[in-house]
Amino acid sequence: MKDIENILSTPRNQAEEVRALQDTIYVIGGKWRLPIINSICNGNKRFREIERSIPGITTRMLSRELKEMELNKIIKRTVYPNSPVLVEYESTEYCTTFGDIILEMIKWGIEHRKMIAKKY
Amino acid sequence: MKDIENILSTPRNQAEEVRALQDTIYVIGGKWRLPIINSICNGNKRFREIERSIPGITTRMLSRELKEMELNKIIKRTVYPNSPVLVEYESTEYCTTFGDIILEMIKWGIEHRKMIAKKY
DNA sequence: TTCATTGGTATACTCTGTGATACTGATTAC
DNA sequence: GTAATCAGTATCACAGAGTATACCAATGAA
Repeated sequence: MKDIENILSTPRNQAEEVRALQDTIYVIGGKWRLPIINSICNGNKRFREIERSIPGITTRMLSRELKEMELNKIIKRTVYPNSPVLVEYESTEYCTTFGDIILEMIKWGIEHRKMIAKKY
Repeated sequence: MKDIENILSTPRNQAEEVRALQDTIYVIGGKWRLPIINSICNGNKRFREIERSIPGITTRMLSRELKEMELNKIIKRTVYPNSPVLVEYESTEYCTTFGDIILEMIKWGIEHRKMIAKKY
């Protein structure tokens, strides 16, 4: 039972919204992308440094995600061929576009924890 | 090689941020939570209505997620025992706290699509 | 009469994201 | 001489997220 307004205006925007939402989820999906982006944006450059900054992540997952994010130009990887080799990860402009999402998610997480703490 | 500032100030906030971020990811993880929340917040109340509003979702996934989200008080489920039975899903206050996150993700998705479109 | 709709459940399957553990070769610290 | 650090790679294995398909009983529409 859809009326005309419904058909002409609302659904179109809704459809676009879901699509956009699903696109975003696809790009930043998984447990690790956003924490890694956040870590690098916070100035962590070295592999082990990033690893230590994210509780629970394994070497393997970090390695995999970094590789894919480099391919997708989300981050930049630079090798300085000293010995021992020095590797640095940096955020790109593209990377910074996730800033607002991450910020909102951090805000939510902090509020959520406060709520839980208050309850018990 | 950590200096004193590093140990005393920055890492503490960073640690809280990652934790908050990871908490949030845990709660809204997966492909379907946010699209479902968004759909319900947009006024979709009936099961099939929600199902149709989210491209790609299956009956089973929707059913599972709705059940769990009801347990977690993210949504409210009401049964009107007419015949045939009528079921309605509604957002709760808790549900609306995800609003800003969803908004930012929609914004990102739309921008992203524009970028891609421009490129090719 | 037949079909579609509603709100799901049942069953069986895939698959991949994630985890655990171990290892590398070079270098520096103790 | 031993341990630790660096930046990863290699294997193996698993749970559970997600997919596909069919089905139910009741109702209303064509």
